[in-house]
Amino acid sequence: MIKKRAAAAVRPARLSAAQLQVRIRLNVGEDIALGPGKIKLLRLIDETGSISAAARSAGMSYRRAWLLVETMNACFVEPLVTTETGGTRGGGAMVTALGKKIATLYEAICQDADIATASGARRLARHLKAT
Amino acid sequence: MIKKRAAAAVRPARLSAAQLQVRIRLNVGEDIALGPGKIKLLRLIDETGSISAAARSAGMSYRRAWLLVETMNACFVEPLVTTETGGTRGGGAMVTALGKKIATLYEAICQDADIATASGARRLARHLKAT
DNA sequence: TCTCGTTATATCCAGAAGAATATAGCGATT
DNA sequence: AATCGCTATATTCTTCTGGATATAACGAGA
Repeated sequence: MIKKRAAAAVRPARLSAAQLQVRIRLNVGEDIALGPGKIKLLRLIDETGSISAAARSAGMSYRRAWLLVETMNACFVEPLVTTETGGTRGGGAMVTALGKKIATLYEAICQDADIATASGARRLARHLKAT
Repeated sequence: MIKKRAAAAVRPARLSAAQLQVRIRLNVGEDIALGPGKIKLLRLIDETGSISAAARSAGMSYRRAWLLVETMNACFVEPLVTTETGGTRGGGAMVTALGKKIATLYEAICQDADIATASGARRLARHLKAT
């Protein structure tokens, strides 16, 4: 225990700037079925009920958001996002039950990965230049 | 046990094409201190003893390889790769002790992440379209 | 029927990333 | 001194990704 305290006292001050990112992507053939960006978009679509609002909120173009949705839907057995055009509010988008399930599962995997890599990350960061 | 066998019999045939990649990157401020590409390059430099040979082997331009080495070296307290110019064989590059340590540590982290995400990955892949 | 905001889609343009190319410097060996 | 293969670095060119823009379709409600 004393040893541990000593080690803690020695560790460099700034680790916040250096960040170990664990990015998880699910590749299907050529294209990326899932990745951090797509999951974030999925969440935003779920919150806002529209692709365009989600795009705005995420700071990306509608075109890009729509493309992400398209490839996501194409990769899974059922769409993760369904859309409607027209109507009072012009239409909208909905995250399907599968979509929510996938997003939750993805985030759980990320958390598992984070936990599994935490100690290694700390050991890595120790050798970084203090910037 | 019988349940497990039944489940195994039901699972879709092709999971090989779909691949869950766990990419781990170490960010330092603006630039990426470590990532899959840099580690691969590090290994190749260690094998070949030269940046240019490693670049050829990795199918990248010398320029790109050199840039990767430069940012790697800039991010750590000591260089991961040292170089020499001139001499009989024109010069060369060496992976330092720290470099090897970092590479090994990185790969261990990747392995940890792979193990931690394996079961989740299988559950995710179950919902992918059979391509 | 007119309006509205959204999806859907094509087209064009700019910026960035990387490849290709060129050139200089280096130093042990010949 | 001449050579050789590598590091080091600048410059140009190409390619590609994504942004901006434009337009059509849609359908509920005013």
